[in-house]
Amino acid sequence: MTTSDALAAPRRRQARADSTRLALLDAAVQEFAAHGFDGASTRAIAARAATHQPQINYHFESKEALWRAAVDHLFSKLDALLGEVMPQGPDDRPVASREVFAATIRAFVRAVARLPELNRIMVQEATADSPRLAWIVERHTRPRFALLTGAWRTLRETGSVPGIDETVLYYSMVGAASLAYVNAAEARLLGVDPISDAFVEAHGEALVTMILGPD
Amino acid sequence: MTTSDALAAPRRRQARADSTRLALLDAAVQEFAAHGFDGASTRAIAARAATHQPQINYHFESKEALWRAAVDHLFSKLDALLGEVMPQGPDDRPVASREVFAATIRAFVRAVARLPELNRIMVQEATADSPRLAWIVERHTRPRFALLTGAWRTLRETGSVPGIDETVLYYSMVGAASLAYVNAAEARLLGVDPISDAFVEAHGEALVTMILGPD
DNA sequence: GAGCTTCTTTATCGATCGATCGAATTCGTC
DNA sequence: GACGAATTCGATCGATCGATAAAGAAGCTC
Repeated sequence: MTTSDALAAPRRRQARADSTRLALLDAAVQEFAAHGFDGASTRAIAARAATHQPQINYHFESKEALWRAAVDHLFSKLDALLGEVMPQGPDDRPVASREVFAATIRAFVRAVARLPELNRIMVQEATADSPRLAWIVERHTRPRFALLTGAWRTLRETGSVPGIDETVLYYSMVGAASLAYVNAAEARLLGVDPISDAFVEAHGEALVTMILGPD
Repeated sequence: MTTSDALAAPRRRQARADSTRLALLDAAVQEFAAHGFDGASTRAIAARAATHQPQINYHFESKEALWRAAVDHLFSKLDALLGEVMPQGPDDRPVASREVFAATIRAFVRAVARLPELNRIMVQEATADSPRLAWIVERHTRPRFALLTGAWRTLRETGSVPGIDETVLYYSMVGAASLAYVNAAEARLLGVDPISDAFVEAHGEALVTMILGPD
């Protein structure tokens, strides 16, 4: 009895499948970010990926499974952009010196500026209760929320930063960092170019000053 | 020749029409804020308003006209909540003392906390280019953008506030003020109650400190 | 209360939605 | 190069979308 006898016949995944799958993921990110889950159509996603609509149900089980895969895809890009700017100590407590937090703010602003689709999807989903919101909160939001609020609490205990509640700080910081890029289409109509390096860098410095104070 | 001869026959508007119209407006605000323009269905709006779907096309010309009326409806509520916190001088230059700006920030936070639907709709529309975005920017966003950035510029010239670019400040302030309420469903899953008076007041004070500095 | 207008309701149109099926095609392996 | 699995493609299902038409009910004027 060989190993292949006891197992199901091995699937031979082909390269073209991975290519189609990735194209669908990137297209789904764009469409979901632009029109929301309900507003995005599987046909528009397939067309943007230069393939046909039934491919979605072949490579993913449903529109919702495609959405989840696209969100995972986006968050992995975020982690790659953020890198290791907020290291954790050996006891899982975040290392939160003032300098580390400032670097985190700058890196966060640069990351959300380059991944506007992520916060667009977050805001579209966080707006109303849904199974998708519960999924994304437990899988992605809560660990990051815990990390940032924990870092702020330990930093606040040193007394060198404003005494702002950590949940207030979380939403103020994330909102202040992301809106210009979430609303990039609006900003351009107002004469602002939020994607420019000048804006992003000024934005990062402004947030460091606002959050950590003028020390 | 009487006056009625030359004019079209006067329409006799009935009270029940105004009632239906208002119910549709309130329902549309909720549905558009929760699901976006594409995701909101006219049948769901009509059901929430306890009426029938064709009433939308009777009282408004189309789904899009209903959306515009709902947005106007929301912004008039915002103006009512904001009141006269940022008065303008006789030459149309905003009166922007530090105290006036601080009061504006506090009033703004309270207002967006009580009107989360407005920023939800704004964020859903500002995400992608569309005729609706152009309409809302010219009609509602641009004048408010000009007022706030103008006030910040004059205030910054006095030198007593951080030297932050006015467009950076606009998106940082609006984003920091609104995200907790836009994402209220998410916040509740994270154990935060952004609607509570305690949160809103702490949030307002935190933003005043962050934006105007610790003077 | 007769007669006309305003408003509401029911029924239905063509278009598009997500999903599924089966045939056609391509790929990897022997 | 032949066989079988993996993938792509064309067609179509029932459901739902926004919008419209026409009938019915209610309100106002004289």
